[in-house]
Amino acid sequence: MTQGIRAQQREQTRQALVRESRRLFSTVGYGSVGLSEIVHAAGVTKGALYHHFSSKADLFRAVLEQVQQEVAERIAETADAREDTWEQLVSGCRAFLTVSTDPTIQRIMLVDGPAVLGWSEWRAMNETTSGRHLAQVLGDLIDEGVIAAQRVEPLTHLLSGAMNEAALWLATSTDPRNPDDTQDALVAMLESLRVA
Amino acid sequence: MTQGIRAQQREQTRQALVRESRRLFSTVGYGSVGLSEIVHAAGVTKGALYHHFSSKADLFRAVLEQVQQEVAERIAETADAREDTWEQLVSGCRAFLTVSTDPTIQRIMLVDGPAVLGWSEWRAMNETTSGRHLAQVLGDLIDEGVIAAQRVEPLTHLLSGAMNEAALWLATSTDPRNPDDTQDALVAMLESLRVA
DNA sequence: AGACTGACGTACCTTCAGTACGTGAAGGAC
DNA sequence: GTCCTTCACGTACTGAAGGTACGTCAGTCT
Repeated sequence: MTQGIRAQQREQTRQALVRESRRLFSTVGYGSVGLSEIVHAAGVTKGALYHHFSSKADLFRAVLEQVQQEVAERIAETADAREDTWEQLVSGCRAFLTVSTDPTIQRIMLVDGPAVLGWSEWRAMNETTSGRHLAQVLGDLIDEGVIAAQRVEPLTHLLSGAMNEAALWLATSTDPRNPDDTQDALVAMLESLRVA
Repeated sequence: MTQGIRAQQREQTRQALVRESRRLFSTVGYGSVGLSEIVHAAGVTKGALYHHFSSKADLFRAVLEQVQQEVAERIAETADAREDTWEQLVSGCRAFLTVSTDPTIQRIMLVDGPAVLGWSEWRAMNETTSGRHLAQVLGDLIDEGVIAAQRVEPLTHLLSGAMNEAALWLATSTDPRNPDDTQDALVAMLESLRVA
């Protein structure tokens, strides 16, 4: 059950590469960090990197997957604490805005993600994590008759995009009113979806 | 008044560089096109390129400026045809979704833009073109009492982000219902902002 | 007409992503 | 225990890309 010392070392170096590249990607950006910096920070060489990942973009993909997982988990934690489906939506959206304002998450998930992997692949990765939760809740609310009957996809993309841009803005803005005001404006938009 | 043959040639090569790089950027993406391809397509050399632009990103900036200008103009055309401020908003948003669905505009303006120039600079360029129109119209509507009193900035970012993401989605989606359904969902969200 | 400026070409440098191949330790067969 | 295989990783190298230094010649000014 000790998994073997080989597999342990392997996983250790892989995690070191992901951890250090995530740190560098989030601070200086994907384009401005070289593989030499990454492998130096991780204490390995390029041979190790290319043994685990097929390219620089592939390494970025692994980092993005980790970030997406974390964001989705933190949102799910907040949302699942609520019983009412509607409150799950509202609290989930609020949680997204809070979590995604973290600059270290932001650059990877919202800025470089679409450009490095292409928008469609980035979108596909979103669908499997936090994006799915949003679509799920919206679908439930439509089924329950809380939200006016309509197709889920257009609504999901509109709301998802609104939150992404808002998170990017909040991270760089200085006005202390912005976070609350943005959340209020978002909730007002959500509120408007409810049937009278 | 003939401007001199020097200035003409200068402007001609500059335009050739912007035109060809725009074509290449929009088709294969900023990261996948080399300067050698660009200068070859434009019929000049790298010396000419670096005489006009300080870097590859600077060339991209010139291309993005041109794209933003075009988009803003096309939106303004549509919106300014309306008398009522509210209809200016609705028609302007519809126009944005239509124009931004063009794949050649999209990759430059929505995908590579934030990653190449950084989100904050990209945002600043938006503010000076199409983003300003949106903020202007929203501000007018609040002043007129058509939209509930609130700060303009959060609302602007939420709507701007919603439309950006929607445009990206529409460009790759195949379902023929999507464009109309998305515009309807967006207008419904706008409609909800009106005071009763 | 002569001097000068500026638009651009040429040759080169540095850096970076990616590859080919060597190496030494871990794990199984006997 | 010995041999062999496997595999995780290090080393040395390559092609290409962005960027720079400098030369050159047509256009412009006086």
